[in-house]
Amino acid sequence: MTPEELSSAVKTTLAEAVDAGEIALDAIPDEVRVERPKSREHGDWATNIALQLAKQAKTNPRQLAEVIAARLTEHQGVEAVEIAGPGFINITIDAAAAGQLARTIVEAGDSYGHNQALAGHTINLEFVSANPTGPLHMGHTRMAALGDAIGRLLRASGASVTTEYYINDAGNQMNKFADSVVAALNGEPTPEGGYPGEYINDLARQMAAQRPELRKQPSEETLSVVRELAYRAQLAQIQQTLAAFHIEFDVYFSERALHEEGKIDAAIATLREQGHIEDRDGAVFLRTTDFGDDKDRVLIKADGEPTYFAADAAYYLSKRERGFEAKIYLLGADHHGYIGRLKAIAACAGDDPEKNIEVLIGQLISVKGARLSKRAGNVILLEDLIEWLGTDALRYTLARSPADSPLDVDPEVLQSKTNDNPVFYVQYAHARACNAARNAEAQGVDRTGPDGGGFDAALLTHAREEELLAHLATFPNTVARAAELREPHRVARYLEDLASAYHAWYAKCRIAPSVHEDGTMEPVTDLHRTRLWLNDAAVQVLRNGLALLGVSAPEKM
RNA sequence: GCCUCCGUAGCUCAGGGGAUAGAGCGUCGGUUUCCGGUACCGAAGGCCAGAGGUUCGAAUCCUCUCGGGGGCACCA
Repeated sequence: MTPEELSSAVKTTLAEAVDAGEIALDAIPDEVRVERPKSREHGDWATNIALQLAKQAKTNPRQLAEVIAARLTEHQGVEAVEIAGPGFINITIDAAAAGQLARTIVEAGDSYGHNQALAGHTINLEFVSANPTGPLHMGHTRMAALGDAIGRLLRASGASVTTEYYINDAGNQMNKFADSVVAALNGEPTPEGGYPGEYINDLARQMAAQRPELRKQPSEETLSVVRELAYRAQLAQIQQTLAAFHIEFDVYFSERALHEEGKIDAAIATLREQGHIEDRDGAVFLRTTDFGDDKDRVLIKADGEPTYFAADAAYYLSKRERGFEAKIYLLGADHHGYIGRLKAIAACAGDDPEKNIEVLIGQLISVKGARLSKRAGNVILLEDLIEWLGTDALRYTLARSPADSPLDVDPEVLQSKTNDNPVFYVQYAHARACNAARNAEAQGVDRTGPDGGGFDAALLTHAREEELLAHLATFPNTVARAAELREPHRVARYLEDLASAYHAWYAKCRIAPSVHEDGTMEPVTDLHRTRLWLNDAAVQVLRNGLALLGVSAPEKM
């Protein structure tokens, strides 16, 4: 019996009590929260629903709780119901009803924890979107880890998700980038406002090897060829780094394509139809102040060139045209000034900025004692961080704190193999559980038993077993909640609790039969078999949770 | 000046308006015939930055103050 099942049992109970005239309620609440109480004395599960509904039912909480409790006691699998404090309902369920979950999880496999809360939603999730004028650095890593995990979470909740990387491949910075590479090709110093960094020289060397004729030919044509080659090479390098970070985008969206396909003009025309365009001082403005922005934004400058903002607007309209109802942007804290503008674009386009657009802001991170890059100068590169700390440790650590909390990464912790390194702690629990299963099998513990039975949920009566089962039971809710709030860290924190519950169980409950002093072995019983099922269930949930964060679940380590 | 995020144990941080505010590290003390001790169990440690307010009930919601991070372009 899971908390979800209990929750719906309480709802049923409420409805029955209303029908029977025992209580008066206008409506049964959509959600009845059933939680694991902090203290074990308060039963297996508890709900505060009576406290919440008392006012509406025009009765006191304890009285309402009495009505619910009386009916709930009759429910299959419910062992005891108690009313405590101001009106909490504490529920104890019997071991068999709780233990059944182990089998449920194993049979659900990789899909355990997935839900359909967001089924039918089409979501565009944009993150990283770093300029293709240099390698990814630390500023991008948190967004990358968070964004990818959020994508996985949304999919686990049934949403149709497209992850997208917007490539700023138009505009002046590409020219500066090209100028920098050309200078490097000819052994000249970095031009004014150009890109410094050893990676520019790397790109130039790579290019000179393939196309030696590009040297010493300063011309418009050369510049344009160099720009293309350098851009392609740099983008490929970024994609390679992302692949090493286990991130693959569904779509790489080119800003340049917006210009080339006339989408900017089309977007302005659309916005003009909506009545939010204003021509002023020779420039074209979008009247974003209509929707709470602090000033109107320029789309076309007085010199006739479109602004970066114009491309943003066209890009938003593209997402809209492609049928995404929700557009999620994951931006660094240094971009938080964009929120108002993006929402204003959505509003100008006729969307509801509260519903169709969602901007998540991630605070920046720092790395204690971080080494600066030789390749890019005064920045820390993602590729170096991966090599230094590993993809798993990095991704887990970046995803285990809420996006809006500042984060200081301690490399020493990430490299340690003890409890103080959360990713290790969780992965270790998984590896240990896999090992326990291997040992049990080697000692003849099978999952079905000679008579086809083997699994007997009622045998899982140890306190540590109840505790482990309870943790396993809250996984689906954790996933749904994390997806709803776009907060992957909830999954990480959950996994740490689960790992702890697993270790505690493992310390007290043997899966494999004991070996006596004389070398003979205790016979295999259904308790061993059933515990093997429970162990399998723990493995499955640890693996599913890590997968949501894009972190591997090693079977040995 | 305006906007925004943060302030919880010595440190790094969790915490969905509910019961006695939690975890890891660090400190102190325990646990081993046998599945991975890279683990487990226990203790000490708190005016949840401060002040008001809403509520039966606030670390959580609202207002203000203090302290810290980030942001304010016809740049990209």
